[in-house]
Amino acid sequence: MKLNQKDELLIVSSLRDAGVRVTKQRVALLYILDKAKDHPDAIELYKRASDVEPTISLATVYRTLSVLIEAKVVHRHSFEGGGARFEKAKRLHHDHIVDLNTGEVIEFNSEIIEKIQFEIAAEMGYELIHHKLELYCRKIN
Amino acid sequence: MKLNQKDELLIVSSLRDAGVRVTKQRVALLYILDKAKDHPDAIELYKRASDVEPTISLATVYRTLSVLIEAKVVHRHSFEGGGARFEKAKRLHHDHIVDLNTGEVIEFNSEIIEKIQFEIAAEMGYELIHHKLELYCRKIN
DNA sequence: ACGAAAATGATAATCATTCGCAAAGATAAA
DNA sequence: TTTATCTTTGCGAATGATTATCATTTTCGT
Repeated sequence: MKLNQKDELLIVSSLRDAGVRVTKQRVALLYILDKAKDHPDAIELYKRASDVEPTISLATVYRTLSVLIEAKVVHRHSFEGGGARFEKAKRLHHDHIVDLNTGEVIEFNSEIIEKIQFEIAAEMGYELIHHKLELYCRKIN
Repeated sequence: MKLNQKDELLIVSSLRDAGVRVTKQRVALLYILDKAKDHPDAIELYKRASDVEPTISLATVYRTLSVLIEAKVVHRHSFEGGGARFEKAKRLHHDHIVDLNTGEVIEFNSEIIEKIQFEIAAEMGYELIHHKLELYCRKIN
């Protein structure tokens, strides 16, 4: 599969904004991350990115993920049972519901919880940098 | 190091209550977990338990941890950066603040957040089974 | 286009965790 | 308590995910 001019330009500027060098492997990986609607692991990202850019290696997938996480463009998750999973950072923060039966991950966002978290951190003498909230659930019915 | 009669009896009944067989390795590990004030990883637990029961092996530490987690006597955490860390389950649930500078883990508990979580899960059509909330922070000052 | 610095693929190495198996131990019944 | 059965254990090998090494290629400011 090939990515079009418009997508490519967007991805390239994201990389430039993140202050990292632009390589075709990085473009491919970030493109794949950007259009992923799920939360893939490294191997899955490697497979998908290979389809766009066959020269990419698994080592580069891991290296690029580290770079992008450092640049806050990507988030790493360690949900229960299984290895790390990744997603492109979005404008507004969100948390996750993990379906214990299917493994499916659903996103949600709660202003109230975010606010209380800040208060709790402050009360304990801490500045909140970031956080993770995971709800492990089963579907009703 | 040796554990006294009273401690031993308590640990043994915890194991019985959990519905698992009682072995000296399991007693040693649960004893160590019970008196741990931090959140050790498997190797650290292996070292500490070896001091009480030198015949314990790392494989048994992992196996016993799985058994105790299954029995809900122990919780497993995957904080950012590093392997899994463990703690004995306490009466009331709590969440964690992770100090990004020192790696130290502090416990806290918020009724309000717990309540909102239930509401959010219900709203999305899910039953909340358990959850994880981690605040990554830096100390103020 | 040139050159320093950074990124890459291939593969080896590392680290945490699990597995396989024969021997030792725990539990329940006799 | 002895036995019979089933479970757990230690050891070491195997696995799976992630990282390091290194020679080669690529990026990007000049």
